[in-house]
Amino acid sequence: MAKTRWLDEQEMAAWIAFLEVSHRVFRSVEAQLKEDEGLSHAQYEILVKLSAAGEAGLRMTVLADSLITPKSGLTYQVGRLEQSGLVTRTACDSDVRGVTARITPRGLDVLRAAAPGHVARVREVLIDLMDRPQLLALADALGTVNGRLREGTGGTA
Amino acid sequence: MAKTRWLDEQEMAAWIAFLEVSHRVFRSVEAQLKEDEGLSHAQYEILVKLSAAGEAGLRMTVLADSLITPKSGLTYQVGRLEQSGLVTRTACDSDVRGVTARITPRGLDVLRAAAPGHVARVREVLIDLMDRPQLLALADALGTVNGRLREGTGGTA
DNA sequence: GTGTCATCGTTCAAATTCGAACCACGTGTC
DNA sequence: GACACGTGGTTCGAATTTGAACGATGACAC
Repeated sequence: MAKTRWLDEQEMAAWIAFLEVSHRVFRSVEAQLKEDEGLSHAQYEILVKLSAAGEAGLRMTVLADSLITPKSGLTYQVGRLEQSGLVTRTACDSDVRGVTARITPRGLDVLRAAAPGHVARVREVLIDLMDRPQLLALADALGTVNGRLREGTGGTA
Repeated sequence: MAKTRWLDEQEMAAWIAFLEVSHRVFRSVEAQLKEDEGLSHAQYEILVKLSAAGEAGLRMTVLADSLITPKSGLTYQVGRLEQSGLVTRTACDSDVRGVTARITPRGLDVLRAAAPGHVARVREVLIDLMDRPQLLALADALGTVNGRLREGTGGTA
């Protein structure tokens, strides 16, 4: 292994800030959803993706990839949402192995009810704490990072 | 509740990017530490904080606050590290209830051994994916957010 | 068609996470 | 000192998370 390139002061500042903000934001968002709506953030994200997918629904693998979560965890959470009647699971037409998840009308209701409180919290702990230039800069920087991470999917290992 | 202020396109872009990057980065960092060093990121962070605290060590509560993690989880992880001989726990002098955690020489060794691989991964999935202006902008924006979150500790709820 | 290999989603066991309840102890008041 | 009240850490149980193993297909070559 080559000699370690340690983080300089600015890089360290970026990493630390990223770490701390992430912890704070997710803890806060998680708490809000749980207390007010009885949903975990993971479940909320699933509902959002399925809502965006509409009637067609989404294959489990596609959903897992787009949520950047292990498949086994997704199986668990979707099962949970299915029990609650917010989501359905049906065999895929084109591939017997495949399973398509769809949001139910009740799932849509729950999502619509949860959205305002969730958005408000996201504003409180992140969005509204920056001015517009900072917001744009953040979106730009993380957008770049995200794009490169997508390219090299798995290339990181 | 006032009418919901939904996120506009730019705000949404920032939030989505933040979400996705966070998931990818933490998953990758977690995997690297686990595979290469047998440590969770939580444990690594504890060792870093204790290492910075030196001989004096840190009180559990202080540590929990600085790691932005629930106390019960910290108790668990510190217990785990103590079993592995990387950390010690001793009663606090000034307060019998208090517990001071300290890193052991072996803990320092483990940390020093783990650091290069960890830093390399952090570079791969975040730091090195931005140019310098983006890095600075990220540090600025998240630094601002972090400062405001610290002020209003708990004020979010 | 038959064999081989990747893919799909689930299942499994083990580890971790969380908040709430809890006990022991400081802190301040009278 | 006795009291009420806040704090420090741990314990507890329930829910969740993870990668690895698994069974059942697809896909593709021969």
